Amino acid sequence: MSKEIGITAKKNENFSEWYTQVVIKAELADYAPVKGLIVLRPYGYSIWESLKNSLDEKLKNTGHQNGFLPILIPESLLSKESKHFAGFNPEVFWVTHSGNSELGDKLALRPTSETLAYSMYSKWIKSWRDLPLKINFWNTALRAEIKATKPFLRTSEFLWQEGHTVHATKEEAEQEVMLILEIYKKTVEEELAIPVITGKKTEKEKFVGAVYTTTMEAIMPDGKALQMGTSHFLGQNFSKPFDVKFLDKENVEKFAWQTSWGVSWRLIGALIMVHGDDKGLVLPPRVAPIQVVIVPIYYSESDKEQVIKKSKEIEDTLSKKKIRVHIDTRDEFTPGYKFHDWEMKGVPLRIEIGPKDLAKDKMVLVRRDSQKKTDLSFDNIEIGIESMLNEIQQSLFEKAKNLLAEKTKDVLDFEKFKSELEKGLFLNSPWCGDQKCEEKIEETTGADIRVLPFDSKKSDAPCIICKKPSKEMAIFGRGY
RNA sequence: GGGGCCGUAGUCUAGCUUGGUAUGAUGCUAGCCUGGGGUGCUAGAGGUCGCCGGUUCAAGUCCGGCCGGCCCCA
Repeated sequence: MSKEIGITAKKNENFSEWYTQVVIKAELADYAPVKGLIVLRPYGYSIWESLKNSLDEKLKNTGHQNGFLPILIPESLLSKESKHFAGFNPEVFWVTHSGNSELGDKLALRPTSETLAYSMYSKWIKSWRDLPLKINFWNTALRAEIKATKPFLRTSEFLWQEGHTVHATKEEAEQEVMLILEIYKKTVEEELAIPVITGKKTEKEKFVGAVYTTTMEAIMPDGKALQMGTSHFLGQNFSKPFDVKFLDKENVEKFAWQTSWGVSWRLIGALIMVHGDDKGLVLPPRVAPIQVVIVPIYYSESDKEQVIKKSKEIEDTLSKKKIRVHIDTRDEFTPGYKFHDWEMKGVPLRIEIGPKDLAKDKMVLVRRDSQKKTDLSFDNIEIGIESMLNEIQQSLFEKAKNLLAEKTKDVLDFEKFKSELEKGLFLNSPWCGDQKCEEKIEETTGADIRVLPFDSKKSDAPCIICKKPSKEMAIFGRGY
């Protein structure tokens, strides 16, 4: 009867429905009253904070500083770089009134902040001594989603960070683009335990306004690709219209070279999809708000007292090791209920302690990912728990790597391409570099080029579409 | 972009065809019983039937519009 409290959809039967249920029932987020907007609940926000802290530290260690930008951008400013504006215009929210009076210059709710940031940068930068300027902004962006909204994956407002840097030389800016992509990859692989393929976007898929876009792509269990983060080389595309220039050491005025880059809470969506199972969330220990939950089990008042006392001792010991631990002392629920509840929320490790355990000087340890139960003696707590958390983190990553490997396939023939695509795969295929071929693939199959991998081997195979000699191998897939 | 489905208590839901002030479960509160994988009993509280308008003596039910959500296909 009370099965309905839990996740009722099966991950491999109805993936989409399963995903939505996990988001809502694990209390990560809930729907806001406006279409396409969600409310991030504390449990979900806590995951974001872990991710944010980890990334923030890496950015600060590489000389970036945080700032904050306002959310409104005047139309005149947003439209200053025309290609960029044309790309975003359909999904911009506009503020047209203040109170009852109509605004002269309507204001955009930022879809991204390049234009606003760079109009400021042009005031701040005078000399080569002011460079490089490397500022990161933790904020939200707004892009109107007409249809097909999905918590974390496609929402009209999303939490993200956007970094905007300015450099004296092209080389330095390009190094920055790569540095950031490496930081992103490291964060996603080490914290979220999700492997990614890094590379460039095609001309067609790049950020409008960029010279080129680098990306990291991951594959989801349903075979769809998810863009996990992008780092753009803007060249002088913005520095010219926005007048971001500086006097170099020879007293020559020059336009600066710029980058911009971002990751969003979409990563939480990836986390849910990649690691979750039929019981709900499965969180990698490094980002889990609670890493270890203790469920005390008792029959009598005297048992209760002893069990709780021991639980608190364990909590103390683990807390000192900076392990995030929680004792579930709720009296209104049975142990069985609590087991299900914490499994749905994806807590990596559960400790069960009852009178039987106290008598034997041990506790029962249950892994969320494998469901394996083991006994652990009280003497070995810190090491035992710590090593098991590391093991879980590692094992989730290995499992996700296997998924990526299984779902990536080399295909040279177009007929084969179409049949393999239906299985939900990343297809590694030769491409001549012509945008017409890229468009033709998209029209006929619905797949697009996700990424041109950096580590792609040179191929002399003919282009999968036009049969002309290929320039490179591209990863094709259907995306979110 | 195209198509289908849905909205009734915190949650799930009956009622809608054939109009008469809403059914059951779960959850919640109190007390007892229980407790190692979603306990049981008793009592109680809980409702703008998504919103706006129309038809009607009377609308959860019929009609129109809007808002929100889900699923499938490109």
